[in-house]
Formats: sequence, structure tokens, C-alpha cells
Amino acid sequence: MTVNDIARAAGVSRATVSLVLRESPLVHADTRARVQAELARQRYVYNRGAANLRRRTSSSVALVINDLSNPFFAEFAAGVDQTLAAKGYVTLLGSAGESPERQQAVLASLMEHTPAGLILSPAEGSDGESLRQVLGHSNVLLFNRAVAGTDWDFLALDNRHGAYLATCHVIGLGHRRIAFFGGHADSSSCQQRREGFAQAMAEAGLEVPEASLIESAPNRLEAAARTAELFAGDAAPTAAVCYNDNVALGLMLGLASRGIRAGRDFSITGFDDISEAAATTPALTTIAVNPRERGRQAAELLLQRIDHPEAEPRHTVATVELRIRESCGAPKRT
Amino acid sequence: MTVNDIARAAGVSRATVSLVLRESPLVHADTRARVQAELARQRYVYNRGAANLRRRTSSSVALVINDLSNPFFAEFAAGVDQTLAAKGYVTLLGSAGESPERQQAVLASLMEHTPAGLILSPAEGSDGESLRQVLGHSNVLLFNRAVAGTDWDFLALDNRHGAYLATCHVIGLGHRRIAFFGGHADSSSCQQRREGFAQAMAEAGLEVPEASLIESAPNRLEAAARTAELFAGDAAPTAAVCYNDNVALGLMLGLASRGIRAGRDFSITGFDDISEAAATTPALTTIAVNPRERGRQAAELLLQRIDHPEAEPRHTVATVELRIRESCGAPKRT
DNA sequence: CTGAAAGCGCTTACAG
DNA sequence: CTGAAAGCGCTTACAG
Repeated sequence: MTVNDIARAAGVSRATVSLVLRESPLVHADTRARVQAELARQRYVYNRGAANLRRRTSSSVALVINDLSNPFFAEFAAGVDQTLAAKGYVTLLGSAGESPERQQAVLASLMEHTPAGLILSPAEGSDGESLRQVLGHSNVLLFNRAVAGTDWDFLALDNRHGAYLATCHVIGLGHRRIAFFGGHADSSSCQQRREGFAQAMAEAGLEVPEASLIESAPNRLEAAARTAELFAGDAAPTAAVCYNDNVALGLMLGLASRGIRAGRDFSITGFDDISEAAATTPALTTIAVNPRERGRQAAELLLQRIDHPEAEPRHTVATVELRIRESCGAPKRT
Repeated sequence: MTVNDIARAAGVSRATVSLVLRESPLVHADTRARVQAELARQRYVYNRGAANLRRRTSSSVALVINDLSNPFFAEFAAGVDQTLAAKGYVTLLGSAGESPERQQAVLASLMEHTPAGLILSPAEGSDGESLRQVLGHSNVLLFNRAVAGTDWDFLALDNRHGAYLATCHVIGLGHRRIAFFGGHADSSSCQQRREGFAQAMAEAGLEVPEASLIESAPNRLEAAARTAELFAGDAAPTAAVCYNDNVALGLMLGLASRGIRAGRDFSITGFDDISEAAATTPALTTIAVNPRERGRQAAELLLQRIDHPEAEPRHTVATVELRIRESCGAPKRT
């Protein structure tokens, strides 16, 4: 089961077996055939860990996702794994459950397996200094969320442009009083989406009163609970650009329970294009980010980084696109 | 950066550093403190691969999923990873994309990383002999699909009972002509679900005409396309127990395009309780299998196997439960 | 309680 | 073209 056994059975040295394994042209065709026959006969399985130790290489890449049960990140992970596998890397999976503390522990554990690089979708509230300490000089690609005080490669979604597109669409339908609904105002992705929103509103000469910016944790339940805030003032909005699809779906529930029909009485857009977006009634107009393709892209970027550890850090912005569905209609004439 | 560096700096031998790392009580408290200080100062990171090589142990478990972008399996993977991480194992991820050939390649690659065990959700059409060849004497747990000619541990969903529960519910509402819709008749999970369906029908004294068993690939598109087959005969069914949620969702689309209202004109049940099931209109009555909990369970079972490699193979059946929603109503009086 | 030595399974100069 | 030797970073009997 080791090169030794094969060498002995084939009547050659370990070195020769190793050369055959690594497909070196140095070994005679006859010898190679004999060794390969023996390899097959004994069902030899290569110990890549031992080889990596000796060669001081690595054939693994760590992938740390804040929440794997989120379909968006699951698709992303599938894309990452697909590209890595095609290049001969194995994916070391880590899940941080949106907790910076757990994330530190997971990263520390993964680092002990000497990954060639690491793709990290950071938990909200990640601390740059802590991350740098645990990751040292590893090849790192950040996805989705920037972390202050770090200068690793970064693959960002075009949050600003996505929200801009959604907002322009809503304005184009004739809405004038539009809210930005959901997200934590101190998260970078929320800030960027609000910027895109503000830009579109400004370009259309529309005001953004303070009350039309409503925060909510990015989940359905809290979004539904905050629906009332939309209608607290006297000039209630007729549409909302939502932080993401989950928030939009929660808002739909909140509207329904007040007898307001999404897509008819009130227009909604989301962000992400999760699979439910197409399945709800009305289907959700949203910004598609193609998480699987983003996963492939992230893996490609990291592989480039692994090949060129000294290159300048790169900031890549992934394109997003508007997906128009029924949740977003023209305002009612009153 | 290695035990050598720490030993030199702390004025002890490598052996002593190793003992400190492994928390041996043999080393004097003062020495230990000195070594630990040095460990922290140099930000030493343990090379678990080297340790595993020397100790002939493994700290990884491979997880091979036929399709990670399926939310059901993504949840499952999250559960597996959570439990494995808590026990100090790292998850090696593999995705087979429902292709037995790719699955073989992925498994062969993962085996080179000497996992302590392997959790496999086999692709449809997996061959037992091929799997045995590539997996050798590894500790293996199969999930969801049995593979003929293997005797590894197996965690099954209670397909039969789930379909039985769904069918009894539909019968209880007053339906008499009920179809079983979707799935490949030669897959074991479809066979088992059909058995549960047949049992419930038999217990209620209802017939199952050949035409009421309709096959379809387990995806939305093909299910929608096969809707017509339900209504081909003269005594069309008033309800369908579907192979899974995706099929049920596809059927809903097919019905809608014919002007038939799910939950009012026609009753539907699914299987899996994917997140869309609660979001569609009407919401889908289905069988919940709690994939995250199943993932934890799978990891526990594999860890037991790793601790007792010689124990008898175990076949575990996970409970499922009926989740009643609006897609399943009483038949219309005619 | 601490250190010198051997070895896990592999690879890679270096001789021949 | 092939083999003997050294070494990757760790651990573990075995002496002392």
C-alpha cells in the first residue's frame, strides 16, 4: 500500500516508483509499464499528504462561508468547488454561522491543514486585525464583504449599481415616493445599496426623506415585523427597494397581512434572485448575482493569487443584472 | 515556524515541544509555560498533516454530495460540517453533479487525502462494485440512496412512511382518485414512496390504475410538461401525491397554465419541505425531513463507525413528518 | 522530567 | 535510465 511495497514487487527502487507516479519521462517504458501494472494490481492509493509535506506544496483550498444553509452561499460553494476540483484541489469546508468568534476558531483549525489559499465570505462584524493574525501570509480572497484593515484580494458584488438599477426601474414605472427597506445601515453592503438608491433618486430629482430609510435584520421575520414603519408618516411610499430578497419576501408577508397587494397596491424589488424569488406570488423583481458563477470566479481569482503571491491585491466587482417580475408594477392612480 | 524553531528558542528539544502541544502532563509546568510563550510569540501553527502522517491518523472526513446547489443537500452539508467541526474534524467537500463517472473521479481524488471516513449521498445510477473499488475498506456512510452490492452504514429517509402519511392525508380529505406523480420508477426512493402510496390506497380500499402512476425527472420543468398525462384518461384524478417538492411545484405551474387551481380544484402534496414549499401560493403540503438534523445524524453515525470499524453495518431510518399547508384541500363536490 | 533517534510516506538532488 | 540517501514536520518509544 506504499511506494515501498510497489517498488519491491516490481523489482525497482522507491525513487523509480515515485517517478512513474509523477509521470516523469526519465523512466524506461518497460519499467514504467511494470510499475503501473503493479500499481493497479495492488490498488495503490497515493498519499497526497505525504507528498505535499515533502514537496512543501498544498493541494487544498479552504472555503469559509458564513452560512452554508443560505442557498445563495450554497450555490456559491458549488461553483467554487467545481472550479477547484477541475484544477486538482480539494475543498476544505468551513461554516462560521455568522459568528466572528466561531469564524476565528474555524479559520485556525483550517490553517493547520496548510491550505494553498482561502476563500472567505466574512461574517458580519469580522475584525481585520484578528483575521490577519490567524491567516498570516496566506493567499486570501474575500467575497461579498470587505473587511477594514486588510488588503487581500476582494470579489465584490456591484451593490451600488444593483440598487441603482432596481431604483431606476421603480422610478421608470412612475413611482415618486420610494423607500429603501431593510439591512443594517452599518454594514458595507447596505451602505453601498443605499448609495445606489440615493443616486437614482437624485438623478430623478426625487427626495429621500429620513423616514424612508428603514433598517431591519436581513431576514424575513424581522422584515415582516417592520412593515408598519413604512406607513407611519403621512406621505407613505408607494414602493420599496429592499436590501435583499429575504427582506422583500418578509415585506410581502407584512403587506399581505395589512391587505396591501404587492405588485398592485405597492411595488417591491429584492436583491440576490434566490430561488424563491421566482416562486412567490407575485414573483419578485430582483437583482440577479448568479452565485454559482461568482463561485467559479472567486476560485479563478484565488488560483491566480496562488500562482502570483507577490502580485498587487486586486479588487474585482462582479456584474449584476435586473430581473423584472410581477412584484413591481406602476403606482395606482389616485 | 516549526517545532524545531520553537525548541531552539525555548532551549528545549523538539520532543518537549511536541509534548506541550499535545498537552502531555509529563512536562514540568515551568518548561510548559516557557514553550507556550514561545509558541504564542512566534505564532506557531501546527502542521496537522505532518502529525497525521507520523501518527497514522486522520483529522478529515470527506462529504460527497450529488448536488450541492440543491438546498436540501446544502442544509444537509451544513449539519454534517457543524457536527464534524465540533469533534475536531475538517470536512473535505466533493460534488458529483449527479454523474456516477464524476463521482468516481471525485472519490478517487478525496481518497488520496486519507479521510478518516466518508459520507456519500450517491448519484443516481451509482455502481456498487465501482464504489467498493475506489473506497476500499474506508469507513463509509451512505445517505438517502442505497447502493446494491454494498454493506456500508446507511442513513435512509423513511420514504415509504412519508408517502404513506401524505396519501392518508389526501384520502382523509375525501379524495378517491389519486395519482402518484413524478420520480423515476427504477430509483429506490421512488419505489419506496410508491409503496407507501400503494399501501395507503389499499388500506382505504382504493384502486391504483396503471395510468395513475406517472413518471417524471425530479425537476420542475419536466414535471410541468407531464401535467397533461394526469388528465389523459376519462376518470381523471382529483389529487396527486408527488415524488418531491420540485415535482409538485412543477405540477402547480402545469395546472395553473390549464386554469386549474391547486388546493381548490386539485390537491397536491410534495416531499422534502424545501424553503419554497412555504412560499408558494398556495403553500405546499409536504413531508418534512429536516435535512440539517439529518446531516448532524449522519456525522454522528459516521463518527461511531470510525470508533468501531469492525461493528456490524447499520441501517438507520430517519423519521419524517407531515406538514399540512393550503395546496391540499378537499375535493370539489360535483 | 528531558533529549537523541527512528520513522510516517513521499520526493529529489546526486551518483553511477 | 536507476538507486541510495537525505529530509518535509511531526511523534513516540527508549534511555538517562
